[in-house]
Amino acid sequence: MIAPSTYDALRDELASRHDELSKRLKQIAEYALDNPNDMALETVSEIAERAGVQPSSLIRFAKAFGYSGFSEMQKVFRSHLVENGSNYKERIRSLGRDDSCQSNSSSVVLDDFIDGGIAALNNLREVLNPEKLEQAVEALVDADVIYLTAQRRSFPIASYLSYALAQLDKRCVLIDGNGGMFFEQARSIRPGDVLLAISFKSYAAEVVQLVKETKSKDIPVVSISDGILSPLAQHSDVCLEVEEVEVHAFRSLSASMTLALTLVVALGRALDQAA
Amino acid sequence: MIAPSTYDALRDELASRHDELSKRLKQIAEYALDNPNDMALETVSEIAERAGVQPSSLIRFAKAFGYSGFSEMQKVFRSHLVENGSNYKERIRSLGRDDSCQSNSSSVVLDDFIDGGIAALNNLREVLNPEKLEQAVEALVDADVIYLTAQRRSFPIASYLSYALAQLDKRCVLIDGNGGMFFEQARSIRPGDVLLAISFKSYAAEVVQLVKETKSKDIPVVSISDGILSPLAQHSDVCLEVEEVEVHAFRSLSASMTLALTLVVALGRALDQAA
DNA sequence: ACACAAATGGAATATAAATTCTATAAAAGG
DNA sequence: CCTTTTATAGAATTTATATTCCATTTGTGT
Repeated sequence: MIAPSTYDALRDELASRHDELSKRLKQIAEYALDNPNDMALETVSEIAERAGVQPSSLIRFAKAFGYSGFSEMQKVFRSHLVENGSNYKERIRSLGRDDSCQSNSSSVVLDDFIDGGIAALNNLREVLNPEKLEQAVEALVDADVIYLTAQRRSFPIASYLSYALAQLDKRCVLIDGNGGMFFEQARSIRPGDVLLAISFKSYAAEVVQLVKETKSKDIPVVSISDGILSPLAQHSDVCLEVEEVEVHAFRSLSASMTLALTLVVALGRALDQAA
Repeated sequence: MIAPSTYDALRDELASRHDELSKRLKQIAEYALDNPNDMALETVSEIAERAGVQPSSLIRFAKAFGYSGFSEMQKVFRSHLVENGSNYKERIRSLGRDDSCQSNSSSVVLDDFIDGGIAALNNLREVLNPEKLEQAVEALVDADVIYLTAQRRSFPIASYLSYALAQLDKRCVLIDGNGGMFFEQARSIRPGDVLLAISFKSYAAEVVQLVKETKSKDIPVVSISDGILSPLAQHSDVCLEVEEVEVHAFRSLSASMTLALTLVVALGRALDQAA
């Protein structure tokens, strides 16, 4: 039995042998994969307690993977802690330095998007008006059926909403334009329903038109869009504004997705209270 | 005398009091600033030897800065090692916990999701292996057609990928199970193509099955999932791991979406270079 | 349902590490 | 140059931690 000497090798071993492990050992393997930092820094008894096992199990665990004892295995986790940290710092350094175009490594791209996503989320916190959110929830609580519509880049948000609303046992119809039947799908909307439309510039023509038509029938429209000047905002009862950050010519969806999620959870609570 | 409780505070203290220190303590201060990792991970006697001093000097050193002993000072160095954003687990735990119902205002819900989303993004930065990202990009660059598959909560990610890949003029097929034709849609996949599968626990059975089948045909599989123990990871050539935060019983998609976006942009660059 | 093997919990033990103590050495002050 | 104070080295001690061992439980095959 030869013990893995690198963190990655150990992870692979943990995964590939996971099935053949006994109950406790499985439990430890899962804890180790979830909390590598604990494995690196904490003492045997502390880890044992957190993972809900006996200290001796940790030693048996280490031995099952070929180490002479827990301490030897811990070294592997520790080495990773050091390597990883320096990687990260180097990336940060290179990010600040050469913002020209040398940074073509994908991991630098990742850093950019992560920073962008964080910025977008912070921005969301600042600009979103809590009253509007409440208004949107109120409108949706009373809806008989929620009609969802979005196209292109925004479509995944509507798609997610359709999944999440179903979880809440809230009836909804996703107008996805499948089979070229965008307006046909929307035709069954009627008083008592609510349209929830999502679109960002450049605004999908079908969505804008549907919003206008629905509004003119006096059916409530809630929208998620990118500012008060959006054609959706003009014709909606409530418009929740999100500003997504653009990085490398692609726009993130973090903020919009988070808003969608919030809307769903807030709606879920409101529904619970109503019942 | 009050002991610095953060790494940065300690560094400042070491620097500012450097002049007034005795010979040995100076020596140790310099070693500590040069080798913070050693200070965090090694034992007193090991550090003593490397720094060329006596073990007892290290204890005096720690006490000179207000700590009860060396171990207490070491905690500060250790926390720095981990603190690259990973109070993650704890922050998330605290978010999930206060479902007491006190926080019934929607804006509190929003704040929780924003915090959760930010934490998930920071975590993504730490745990994503850059090499795996490169591998994934390489596999996708060479693909004739990219087949995308995901179900339920993950579906919006595949949906977004299908939109974004089309923008890159990369051919792709979205296996969405529309019309109950999940496996029928997948039938046309063949050597030269690549399957990109996305699923989180509890893993959609169809997606898992499709991944297995595809792999057994020797067609490359790239997956996005939630850890090395995922059935997707087991049967993929490359698995990109994302840990999503669960707040209020709903899981955010910020990190997964950001990863998807990164993959697309990195792929776009790779395609440009190839041409 | 029984016997056998494997796994587990928890106390007991061994090991290693941190800390204290004291004799000695270096520095400071007169 | 001697005395007093402070710092240091190294051994001794204490404390913390890892590891072993064995009785008990859990699982498995007949």
